[in-house]
Amino acid sequence: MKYSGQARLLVAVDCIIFGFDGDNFKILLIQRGFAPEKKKWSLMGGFIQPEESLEIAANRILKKLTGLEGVYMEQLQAFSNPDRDPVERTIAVAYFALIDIQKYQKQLSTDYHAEWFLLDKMPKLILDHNPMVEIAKNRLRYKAALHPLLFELLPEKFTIPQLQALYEGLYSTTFDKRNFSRKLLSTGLLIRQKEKDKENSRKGAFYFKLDKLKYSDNFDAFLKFIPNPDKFIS
Amino acid sequence: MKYSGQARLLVAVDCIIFGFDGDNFKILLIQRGFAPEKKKWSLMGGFIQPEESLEIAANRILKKLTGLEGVYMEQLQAFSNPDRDPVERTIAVAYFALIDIQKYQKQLSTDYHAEWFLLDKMPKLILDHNPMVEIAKNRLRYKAALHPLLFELLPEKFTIPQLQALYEGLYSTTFDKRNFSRKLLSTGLLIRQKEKDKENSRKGAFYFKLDKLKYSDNFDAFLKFIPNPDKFIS
DNA sequence: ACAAAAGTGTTACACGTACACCCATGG
DNA sequence: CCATGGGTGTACGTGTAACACTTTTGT
Repeated sequence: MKYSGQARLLVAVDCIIFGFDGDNFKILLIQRGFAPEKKKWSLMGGFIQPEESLEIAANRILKKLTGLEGVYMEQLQAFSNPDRDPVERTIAVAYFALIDIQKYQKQLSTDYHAEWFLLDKMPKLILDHNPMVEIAKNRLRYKAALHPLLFELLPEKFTIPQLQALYEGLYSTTFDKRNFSRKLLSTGLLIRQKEKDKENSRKGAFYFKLDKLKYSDNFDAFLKFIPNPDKFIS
Repeated sequence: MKYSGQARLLVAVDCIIFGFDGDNFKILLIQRGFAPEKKKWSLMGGFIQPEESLEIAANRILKKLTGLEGVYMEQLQAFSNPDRDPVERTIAVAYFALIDIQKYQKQLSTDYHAEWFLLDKMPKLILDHNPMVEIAKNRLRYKAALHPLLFELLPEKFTIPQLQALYEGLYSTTFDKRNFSRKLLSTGLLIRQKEKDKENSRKGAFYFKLDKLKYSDNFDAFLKFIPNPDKFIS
């Protein structure tokens, strides 16, 4: 049995892949190898298959591009302007993913001509992909102000100064390092390791690991993390 | 030109309609008049038409059921489990709307056998509509803790005790009325009127109106409104 | 010994919360 | 005159933000 007399549409999934390389916030884009808009920059996307959920399709697409599985991913929203794709009416559901760039497993610029771009130096993208990224950036700022989310972008061991650089990158601002580290340590989510990172300073900075158990417990108890979050969220 | 070799799917829009009648938080449901699941309670929904965006479809559906236009409405998320509709594979995009029940213009139980239910005394719904409502409730709690959103559920003129009842209904808790009114008035969003509501008490409670200009300016500057929001958000 | 980044402590202020009494009115 | 709900003020504790100096170590 089927529903009769109703239109059936293409449904695409587009992935907004955020990454952090230790210094900068970045986004992974591909260069389309086929018409229309060949050679133009784009989000990685694809059509949903008949037996897939959107989540599964998004993970399939992410894996195809990065080789990674088990990555933090969240549904952003559906984009449905009837004219958004000139070829054929398509509804796009956007997902955003957070990955540690060190873990990125494929070579850049091979299969899909993929490239990491600084978040604030992005090229023009096809279709409505630019507004998608803007909305995703905003959602990430919103959410990271309230939840301990950005750890997803860091390697297992990281230092407080790295973490601070990450937050400062996302919000394009600077934080007082004393207040920053006190607030973070007061969450009890970080476990100090014995080793130090000696790469980035002479004195060396202690590595920390995330207390995974407390992390999942406290995911929603992290509000008020960014001072004056309203300054940053639109 | 078309994309070839890709599956086309049905896309439905389902509306979660929240309302407040002055005392209680409610949700508007309909009783399906057709098979499958005839007579069972359901969200109001419909299929997207070829020339519509999802937003427009959601507004069309809302108007058909309530007679209302220009209502606060927000995309919740897409639901895409391949088995979610046994008749045919359908992706549903859920929207939630906030309306003042006094403004509801249609008669109950006519065209669609619609009925208002207390939010915590909802019947079992068809398909995956129950989890949709749960997710919507949660999103509303989250968002209302951070933004001055619940005014959408009130008439133009309202009293502080009404407003407090509304918040207490959503969070299933009670607030100290002194702290509540001080915090609200300190936002500067409320303009006190000269008249009082004499219906609900002998002394009468002053009516307030929303300062619409400041409201839109401050929509994102309302964080930290609920004490310990993390207690309420999951 | 010097440069460069890591790490730590104190103080002032704002905000949040708990709490108790008076006011206005209709019956 | 009294019961009912509306409205206000204060004191205390917590959390946030601003701020400067010492430590470590490689060169």
